[in-house]
Amino acid sequence: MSTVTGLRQASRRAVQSQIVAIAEDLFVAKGFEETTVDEIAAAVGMSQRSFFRYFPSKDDVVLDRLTRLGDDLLSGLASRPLDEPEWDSLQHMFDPVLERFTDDELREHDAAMQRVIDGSARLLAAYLQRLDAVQQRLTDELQTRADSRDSGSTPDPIVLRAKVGAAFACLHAAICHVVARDDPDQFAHHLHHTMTALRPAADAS
Amino acid sequence: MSTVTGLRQASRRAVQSQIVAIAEDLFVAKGFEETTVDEIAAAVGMSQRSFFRYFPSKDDVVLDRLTRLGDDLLSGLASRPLDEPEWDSLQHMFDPVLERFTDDELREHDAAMQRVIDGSARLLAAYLQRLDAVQQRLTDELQTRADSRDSGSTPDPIVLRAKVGAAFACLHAAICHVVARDDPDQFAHHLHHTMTALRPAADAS
DNA sequence: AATTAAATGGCAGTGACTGACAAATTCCCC
DNA sequence: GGGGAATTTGTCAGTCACTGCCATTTAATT
Repeated sequence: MSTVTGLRQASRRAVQSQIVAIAEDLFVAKGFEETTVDEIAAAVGMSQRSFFRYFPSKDDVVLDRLTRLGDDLLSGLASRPLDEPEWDSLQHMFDPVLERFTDDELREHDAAMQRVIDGSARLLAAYLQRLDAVQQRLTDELQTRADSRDSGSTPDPIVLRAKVGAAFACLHAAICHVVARDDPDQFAHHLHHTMTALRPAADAS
Repeated sequence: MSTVTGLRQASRRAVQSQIVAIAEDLFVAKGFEETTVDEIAAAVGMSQRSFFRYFPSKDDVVLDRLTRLGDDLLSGLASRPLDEPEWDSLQHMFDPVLERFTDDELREHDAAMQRVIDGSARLLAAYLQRLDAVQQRLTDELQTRADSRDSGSTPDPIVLRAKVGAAFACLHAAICHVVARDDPDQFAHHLHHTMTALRPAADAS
């Protein structure tokens, strides 16, 4: 039974990937808002109703990858040593994402998607909300790590949340700059430089 | 003529305020998503079509106040001394907002609205996007200030954007905590504590 | 009172999204 | 390979946010 559902889920994911691939092309060509769900469904070869059985909304076609990003960041953060300053853990949490960017094709693709996101206020809003949700997950992980460290001082959960938010502010600033200037190979450098400049005095280097 | 348009704009603002007041009651009572524009329009005593002549979207009924918040923060930031460290300017930029919170009634009202925002994913997304736009305006102001200071070193625009984002991360974390714990009189203290903890080492205290 | 400008309402239409139901497809066991 | 169950799919109707268009009402000006 588990192999059956496994196969079904694999098939489902394959369809989802195909929808994403076709829809992204349409979004890049015509823009997000100007592409209707009917067009996407027709291009894929299914009814609009079936499209909504694979994605709960048009937004999710673009933003589902943020779920995977959140997973990657979470496992990256969890793998950092417990005695490391939090700011260093947050900084190195981004390392796997940066590695992904060494591939030119992937990098250009992500840049194009970011341009699609920036081109639609509605999509940008949903994007920021997903990032917010990821930040909350990471904050919980940071809290758990601090609790398991139990070195007397209990960290303020507000400060933890703000630190995660600050790290993402560095990420967001670097992304926006790189996408605006179309200069994606400097991304890792920009992010590192910004996170170094923003390191809280309380987090010893 | 200018007096005529002035009167008209005043009347328009009065109608907008009435719509906001009535709609907020409905949102608090039934939730944002569960309240239709038709209901709001009927409660105010106008057609749906006229509602959309006063607000471009249902979101704006709740989020228009962020425009004023942005203006206040911008003027607050602009009034800070040029030789002040940027983190201090950002921290004190929030002072007028905190003063507004000394009024119990206003504070409770804002907390209720924040709960409405948190209750709708769609509205939360739009809220975060508005905050993002405010941050961009503040970054531009910070850039202008740095340019007018022209003390040799040109600051990195990415770092400036990230600093503004970090300050808003402190604000956001404090707001979320206060709304979740229903403990709004500690807000100023939480914000100050968090911004102190997040102060970048590069910004001397 | 007549003219003109603005606000309003009604209506039809679009696009995202949902629930319900029936037809088609696939899966599984014999 | 066939029959029955589970799953997927398409169709249809409906809701809700939002827009353009046009006729009507309301208000301001002279």
